[in-house]
Amino acid sequence: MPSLLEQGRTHDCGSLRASDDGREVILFGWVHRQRNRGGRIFVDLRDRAGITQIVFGPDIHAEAHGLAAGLRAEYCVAIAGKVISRGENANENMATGAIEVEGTAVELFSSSEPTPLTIADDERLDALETTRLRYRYLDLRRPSLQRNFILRSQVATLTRATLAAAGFLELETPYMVKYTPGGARNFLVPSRLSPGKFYALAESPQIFKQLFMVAGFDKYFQITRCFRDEDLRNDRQPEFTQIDIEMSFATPERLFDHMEALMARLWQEVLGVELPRPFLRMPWAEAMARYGSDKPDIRFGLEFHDISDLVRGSGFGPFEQAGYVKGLCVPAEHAGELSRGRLDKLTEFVKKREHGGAKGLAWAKIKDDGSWNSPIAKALGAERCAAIAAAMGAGPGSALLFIADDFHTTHAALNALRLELRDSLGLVKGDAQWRFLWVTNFPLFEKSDRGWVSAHHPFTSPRLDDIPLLDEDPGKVLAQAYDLVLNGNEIGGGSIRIHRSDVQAKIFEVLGLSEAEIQQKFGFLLEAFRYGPPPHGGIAFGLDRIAMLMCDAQSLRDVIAFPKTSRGQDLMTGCPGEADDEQLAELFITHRPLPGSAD
RNA sequence: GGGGUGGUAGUUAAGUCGGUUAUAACGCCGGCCUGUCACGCCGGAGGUCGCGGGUUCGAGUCCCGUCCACCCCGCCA
Repeated sequence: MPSLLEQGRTHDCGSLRASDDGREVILFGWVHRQRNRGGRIFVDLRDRAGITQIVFGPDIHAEAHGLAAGLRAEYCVAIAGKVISRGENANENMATGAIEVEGTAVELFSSSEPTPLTIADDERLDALETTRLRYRYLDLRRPSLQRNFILRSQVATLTRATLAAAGFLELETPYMVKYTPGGARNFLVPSRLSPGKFYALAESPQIFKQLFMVAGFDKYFQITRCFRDEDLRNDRQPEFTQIDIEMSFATPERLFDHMEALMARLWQEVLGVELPRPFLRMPWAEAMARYGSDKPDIRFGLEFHDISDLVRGSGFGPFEQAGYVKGLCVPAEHAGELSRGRLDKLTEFVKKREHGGAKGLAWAKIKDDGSWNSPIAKALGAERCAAIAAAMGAGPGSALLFIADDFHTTHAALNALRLELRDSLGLVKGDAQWRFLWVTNFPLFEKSDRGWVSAHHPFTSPRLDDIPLLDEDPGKVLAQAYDLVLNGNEIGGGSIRIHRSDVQAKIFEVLGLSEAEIQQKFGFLLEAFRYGPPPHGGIAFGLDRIAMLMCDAQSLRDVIAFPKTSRGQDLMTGCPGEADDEQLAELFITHRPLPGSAD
């Protein structure tokens, strides 16, 4: 009699139904739980597809019953038996609850020591991150994480299928590349063959995908790893995965069309959700004016109103002296929750530096007769109050919240406040609202201490109408750059690139780059652009972040199989580790004294 | 670089004003149980209170330092 392993499994643990009644089956999996009632032993057998209950008894099969008594959680086993319908006794909480398998054979592949985290307690699991990361392979065994990675795999597979069908070629670019200063900090890889020299790990395939366009590959995509040596966050890992895309002869609209088709297919096939198309588009300036954010969450209202003009000449100092006075209106149905104490807390909230660092928060509650209950009502005067309320669409019972400051502070603080109210007032109802938004026409440059810097990257094309402005007022030049925003999260961004050398030269001039710097950093790209580059543009999506949102996961670590801690360590393998002297010698590297060390 | 939260049994947590043998649940070990499904019942074992120092008659508890994890700011074109 061949072993059960040799015979092979007939089903996974998630697929048996009442219609399989009477079928002889072989299942492979892990013992999820075992319940021993003496003459009846129940084993929940788990694989990545689901859980099936196996029942053992001396009357069913005495030897199998004896073996089943020795099974413990997370033993890896094969079980053979006959499917029987549970009829009235069905467990409606389980997908396979209509049946169970009467166990007639048990084959133990391997036993398990008690696990440091309890896989069967998945839903209640509150293990420390440390424990989870140290025993990641057990953490990954939990059904909820398995669901995440199955979903992530579907996303990757469908992305390939969709883009390939649309004529995109999947091409690879090097990870070990030339270091270019500026932008994110690179990881460095010492070169043994070129002593004293270093590769950089690619922070993105940006330049290579543009060279693919010069090469005539027309439409390119790649699901690729990117590396950035910056401090980590909940939604940031040192290595992460992008869906990287570039198209020749692209306009933003043509690109949007392809990308919306991709998103629509992902959401339809993975989540069963039909996304309305086309997605909404909103210029950056409008997003800032209405939401104070370049990635607004448009699942709820609370839009900003600019009342700078209405308060001019009011004599109320804080409003008079501010560049921007903007407010939002909390409708009557929620305004009742904003007690005086709550408002005081919100005032402290907007003052915090991480929430914008506003000087304060002005508020008003509209009484039934339309008059204001507000510390600033008297200073503004009844007439102005009425005009402001009208402009903001405020009726009896509404609450108005105002920030008065410079452009950046006003928008940052009011945005933080808006998102805080979203969470504390529960303004996003229902769990599955998917509101996509293209934010377009970003500024091409940002002001820094050292003059103008690229907001996106230096190859981003300005809007053609704005090219004359490059000389007059670079701050006003808008870019053919766009982000795809989902529920307040940036999930991708890109641009139409510059393919005209005169425009590129002008951009470098505005950025204050010398000819030597230009040649050193981008010489090979500019050289390539001398040989008939097509107009082109592209985008990159954060696959991890998309998977995280689709899974409703709280952390990027829940969709990255082997993530690093916030200090960039892998607690399971103990990486990064030290290199021994021999390795370093081969690379001509010597240590400087470490911080805090005696020598 | 800065701010915050946490670290106590294998796991998750409680531990009051500094005071007897550090507590519970789950897990583990032994026993019982023929319909459980987070099975139940009886019994048992299990501790470097992150680490180092200090204060004290006495420290899980107070003080100083340090390590680690998580969250945030800076940073991430």
